[in-house]
Amino acid sequence: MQTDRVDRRVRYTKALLRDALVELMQTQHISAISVKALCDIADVNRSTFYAHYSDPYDLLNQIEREVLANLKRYLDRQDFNSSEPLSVQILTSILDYIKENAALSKALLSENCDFAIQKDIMELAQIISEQIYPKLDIRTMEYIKEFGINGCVSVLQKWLREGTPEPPALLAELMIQLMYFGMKSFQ
Amino acid sequence: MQTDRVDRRVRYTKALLRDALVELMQTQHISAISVKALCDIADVNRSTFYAHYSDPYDLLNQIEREVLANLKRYLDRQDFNSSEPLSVQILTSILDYIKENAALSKALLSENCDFAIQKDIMELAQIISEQIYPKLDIRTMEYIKEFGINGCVSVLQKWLREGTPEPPALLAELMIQLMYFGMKSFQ
DNA sequence: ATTATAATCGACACACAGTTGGGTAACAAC
DNA sequence: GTTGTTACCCAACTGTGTGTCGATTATAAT
Repeated sequence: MQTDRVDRRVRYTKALLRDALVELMQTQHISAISVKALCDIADVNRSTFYAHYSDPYDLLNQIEREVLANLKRYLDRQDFNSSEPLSVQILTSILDYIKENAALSKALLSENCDFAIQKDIMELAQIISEQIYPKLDIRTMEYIKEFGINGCVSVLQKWLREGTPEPPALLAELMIQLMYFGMKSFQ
Repeated sequence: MQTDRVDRRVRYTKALLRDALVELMQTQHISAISVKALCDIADVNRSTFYAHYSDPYDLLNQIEREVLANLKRYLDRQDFNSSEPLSVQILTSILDYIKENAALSKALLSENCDFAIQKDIMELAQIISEQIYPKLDIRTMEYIKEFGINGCVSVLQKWLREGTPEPPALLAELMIQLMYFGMKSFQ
């Protein structure tokens, strides 16, 4: 590994700005966050912000890609012996990761986020659902995906909003049951 | 009915502003919508806006309350012979209404909306779910509600986004099946 | 036709957005 | 340690939206 490492000052400044954005996004929508507010919290000069990012969306974008890469690396380290495409086991791993990065996850999964990682999740779900329902009408499958993913995401949002009170494994089971077997299975 | 009717000019101006907001909210989040943009589209003087509303959120709020009142009146006109608390029949009626007010519904249900009627829907769901699951752990029930409502809302969003291609009754059945019996019931 | 008032217009101070040029200090490399 | 580089800060400037106000014009109600 050569020294393609960026200047320590740059890394520090970017980390400050990332933290500031995550902090602000706990309470505000990305479109309502000003460059000034960001720089005030990060204690960074406004010119410095523009030296690295074009606007807060740009910053958010970079954070998002970074997080996805991290999650991917994290999941690669686990090895799953699953028959199901989306097992309680895998989901629990993901929830572990989310819990460990709660503030960040909250920001990226909340309705305060625009591009919402949810687009990326959708692609993932595409692969999964094709395995489960090879012979279902396309339109219906799209709706099923939409329903399942957004249902799960909003369960996650609630969980994060309230400080992840339940253990990840419990929530994973609940989500799987809801997705696969519906409300009535709880009666 | 006395003449507690407001000045025709006022009604006209407010209608223009409501339409402008709905139009902008097809593509932008409420927090990104400026008073100027609103007035440009409505072709109304900016001072006039402030004469009626404190900010775009205020306008959105008033629209929301109005729509809920209309929906309520609409549903009262139908009479349902339902055993289920949320039947395909009732849901179809609601979807009919939504389809008839597509642009408006799209604005209010989308992620571009902040207070999201979804809070009101949650209260409604509270009543329904208490009837179905009288003896379920509170926490679990909260998650079930969250899952079902947001799953359904996102199905609606997709439906509206794509121009309500399916007939309301079909979508109503799909949603009920997903909520009550889950993905596996489609296999 | 008269009166009341809604809407417009122009102007104001203020705040945030982007951009620029110059000075300072921290960095990497040798 | 010295040196060349560059990230950061600071101050200034233009542009654009905000919220308010008083004067003027247009229009609804009677």
